[in-house]
Amino acid sequence: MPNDKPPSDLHHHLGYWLRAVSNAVSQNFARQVEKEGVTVAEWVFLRVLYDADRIAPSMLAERMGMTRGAISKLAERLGEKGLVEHEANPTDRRAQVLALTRAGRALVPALAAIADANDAAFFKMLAPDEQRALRALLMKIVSERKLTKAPID
Amino acid sequence: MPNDKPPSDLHHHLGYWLRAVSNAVSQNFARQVEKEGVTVAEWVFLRVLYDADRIAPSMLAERMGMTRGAISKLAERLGEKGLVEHEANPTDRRAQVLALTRAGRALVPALAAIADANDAAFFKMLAPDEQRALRALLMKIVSERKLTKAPID
DNA sequence: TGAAAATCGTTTCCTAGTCAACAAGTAGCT
DNA sequence: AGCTACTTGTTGACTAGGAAACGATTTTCA
Repeated sequence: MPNDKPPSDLHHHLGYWLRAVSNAVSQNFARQVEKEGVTVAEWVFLRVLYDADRIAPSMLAERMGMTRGAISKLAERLGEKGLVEHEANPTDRRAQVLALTRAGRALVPALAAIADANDAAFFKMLAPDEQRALRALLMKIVSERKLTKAPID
Repeated sequence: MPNDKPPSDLHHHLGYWLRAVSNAVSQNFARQVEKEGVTVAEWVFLRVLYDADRIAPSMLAERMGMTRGAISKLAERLGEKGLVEHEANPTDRRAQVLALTRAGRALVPALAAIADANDAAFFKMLAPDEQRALRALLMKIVSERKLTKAPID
């Protein structure tokens, strides 16, 4: 016989398209929040902290799906920007407690508005029922795979 | 009035779930191809080159949605692994031509098989019609947004 | 033809993350 | 109590990629 069948094409994979769209939306969002002087990771950090009020870095790492090392550096950057502050944990002298500063807390709603606008603009070519369908499919994967990166209510 | 409405939740955004799932599938795939000694970007590089046969780095950069600088470094890494080779372009002495070595060409089908298996395994909780629906939604976004990262036939 | 502009690939510097080693501290066992 | 295990956050080494500057070319066009 002449040859094996050709290797499957890149864009036959769902993961390929997922990555393409995901990268595009993240890049888009990154450009938007950059105007407020924060990165996407920093936005997630601030938003989680906004709800948590006071939280240990290790817990935050788990919720964000990042390593403790990364959280440590993120927290330092946000500290320099005056958005986040460390406190010592009185009952466990290894531990730290992170909390938003007043400025950090004030910034979150503005960033949330940007996130809302970005999401709406990016997916506006999908009809409402298509958006619901996409969300349902993604969440089905998330729950099945137990991707418990962030609080899922 | 007491207070503004609370900022919208992270997971109210489609982009958030997209990123979560996309990261998970890419990480999964990265672990798989790591066994063959290549990264995800290297796989895409090799796969595009497999079809293109001979291609300029700048063209590859455009197709992969990466900068020329990144392609330059990728090509060097793959060269050291003996999978890719440079040639000078005889008609334009600035330009280069990239091509797979025999070993590089031989590796692609194995990587494609891994990609197939990974994709199938990752999305197996979705019924065939759900997979088609997801693909259709993603491609609708891609075509509407003109995300022409890779050849879309 | 010859000067200016554009293009090509590379390189340098920077950012953001992982991983693994680490010191400091706590918890568990006996 | 005291020794061992683990945990906590930080750090250093490393990786991958983007942005911009670069030298070497080629193209454009007056």
